[in-house]
Amino acid sequence: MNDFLTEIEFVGLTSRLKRLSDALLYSTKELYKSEGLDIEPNWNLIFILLQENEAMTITEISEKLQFSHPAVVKIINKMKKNGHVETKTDDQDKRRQILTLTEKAHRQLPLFEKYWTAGRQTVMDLLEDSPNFLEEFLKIEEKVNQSDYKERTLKNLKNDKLSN
Amino acid sequence: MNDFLTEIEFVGLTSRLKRLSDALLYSTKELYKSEGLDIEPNWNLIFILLQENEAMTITEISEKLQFSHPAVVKIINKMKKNGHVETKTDDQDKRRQILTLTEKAHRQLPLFEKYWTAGRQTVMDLLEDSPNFLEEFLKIEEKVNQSDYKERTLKNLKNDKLSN
DNA sequence: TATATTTGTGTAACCAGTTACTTAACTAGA
DNA sequence: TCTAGTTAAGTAACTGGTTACACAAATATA
Repeated sequence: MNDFLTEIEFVGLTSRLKRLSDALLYSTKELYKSEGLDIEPNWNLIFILLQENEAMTITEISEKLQFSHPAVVKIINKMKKNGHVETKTDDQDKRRQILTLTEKAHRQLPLFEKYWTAGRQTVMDLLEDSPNFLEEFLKIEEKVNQSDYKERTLKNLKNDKLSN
Repeated sequence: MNDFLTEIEFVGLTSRLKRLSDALLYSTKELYKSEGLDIEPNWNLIFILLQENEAMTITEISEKLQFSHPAVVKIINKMKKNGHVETKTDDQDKRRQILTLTEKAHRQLPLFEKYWTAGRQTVMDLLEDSPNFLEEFLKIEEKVNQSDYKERTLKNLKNDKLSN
């Protein structure tokens, strides 16, 4: 290996996370495009949620995914435009938009599932030689949730100062 | 833990990578902003490279970081605007822009280093309970470099078909 | 019951990357 | 030596996220 970001160890890790996640994202988009599938990365998450729950709101989905709500709005708008999701205003609470999968979505699901299953297999293959990865990645997420990068770094900074 | 992306295991991993890398990125930006530091995430990488090598070009940096060259152009333009990097055209090859750190950059470096060192410590803290993480993450990167997500998934798709 | 607060959604502006294209300068080959 | 191909840098348009703000509807409170 001769990768600078790897060489600088801890300093390069955040950029490597971004680099890998981008690589996976763009490769997924290319896959869908080359296969003529009219879907995008992350739509599988919405499909799974709306199959499990039948009907959900923007806020419910954004809480489930731990994405900001504007992110979910954007995804849903695209899916609506593509005819995979439809919305109706809640009768009880007119602020809430009830999201459901369309008939077209249900019809195309079996095809999409084939690609998503193969993609899931790809992730399993990638993790094959990394048996502790999922577990250890989760630990990092939990730590960041408990106290984020900024907080931790400010604390480290203060400790450095004290020990001088 | 009660995170949907974690619950769906392999399917949620790419989104979790993006989510974590975004969280670190935005937290880093906030840190710099709240501390009144006029720098941005990733600039430390350029600082390190230009200290090691004195003078480099856009292409050399993008190869080192394994970023696309437009990404590096953008970073460098900001650093030039901020007075941390200056460019001059190479005498031998007038296409090449020779990048160097400015006097201002060298002057501010000791201050920046304090924050970067504390940030490096933060990453070490985050990895504390994940002793295999760096090693196993590298394996994943290598696999993706060797054959990307699209290629692997298409292959899995074909194999699925054959075994039916 | 009127008013203050909270909640759900939408929009704007931004961010750090990407790919695709352009242009100028260098290099190699007939 | 001219011409064709390659390389370095820059630009445009896009992507999937973010924060900050706006507004209407629901809820809680005085």
